[in-house]
Amino acid sequence: MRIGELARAAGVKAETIRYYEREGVLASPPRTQANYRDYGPEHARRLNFIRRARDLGFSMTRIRELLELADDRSRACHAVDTLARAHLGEVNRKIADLEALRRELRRMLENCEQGTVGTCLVIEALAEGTEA
Amino acid sequence: MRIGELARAAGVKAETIRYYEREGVLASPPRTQANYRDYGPEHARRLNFIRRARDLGFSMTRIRELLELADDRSRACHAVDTLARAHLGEVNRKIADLEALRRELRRMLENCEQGTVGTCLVIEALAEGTEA
DNA sequence: TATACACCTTGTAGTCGCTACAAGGTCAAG
DNA sequence: CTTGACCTTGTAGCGACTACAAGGTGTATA
Repeated sequence: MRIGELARAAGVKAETIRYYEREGVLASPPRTQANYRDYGPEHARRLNFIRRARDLGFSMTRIRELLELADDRSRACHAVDTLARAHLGEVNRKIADLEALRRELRRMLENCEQGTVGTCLVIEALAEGTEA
Repeated sequence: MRIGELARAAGVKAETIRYYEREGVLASPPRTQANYRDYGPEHARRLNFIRRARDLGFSMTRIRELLELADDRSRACHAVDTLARAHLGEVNRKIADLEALRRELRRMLENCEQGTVGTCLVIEALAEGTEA
């Protein structure tokens, strides 16, 4: 299986696959006579894992850790759970931040909706330090 | 007022201020004899505006637009409102994405909480394509 | 006066996770 | 024999900073 085919199968670009190889999260496959990368099903599985973790927002660093744990079948589960839980915490924080931000944006916009011309209240809200 | 003082006042690093100047969102201040940047209160106000907009998640490009509108006191309000509203839309989308992601992470972790050893269900959830 | 130290200057490179592009090699079909 | 799709490598760009190097300035103290 060549890189383009694998890319289509996984829904990523060929460049991304090469990037994962450079980054050391995807093993270098054997090469054909023409020096083309030649992937097998285990590469596809690995790439799938990486993509799913990325889609869930795990960083490359975290994914490296997850892969290490995943490869050590014996004593993985607890450590994996810890990583995933830490990540969930980060996601929760991000959501909370964005919700606070949304409240503020809405407050700003409510004021502006009253049709005030001339001096724009949104601009003023930005200029003054209305405490984030 | 020198760059360090302004930085402390605004809660950013001096490098960030120089970056804003390079990017053209903060005007180049006059220089002292020693070639130090010499800021006045209007710079502080401008920097405040930028920081507040950044904290609200506006991109530098958006901020450039906001500043242009803010500087044209006459016909700003409607355009500003539109920008802010578009931004609110983006924030809403981000929150929805993160919430979907959180649901998935939680589902993964619930399975793992049952104390399964050996074959970790979190790893399996990542390996299989449990439909994001 | 010397010197130590905090502060300033410029320019360059690194961060993250790709993405884009250039310049060239390979292979099958028409 | 040429076209076109695919592959190769290497390098540079994105956004919003951040870090660092190498050097100049200003002030307080020994």
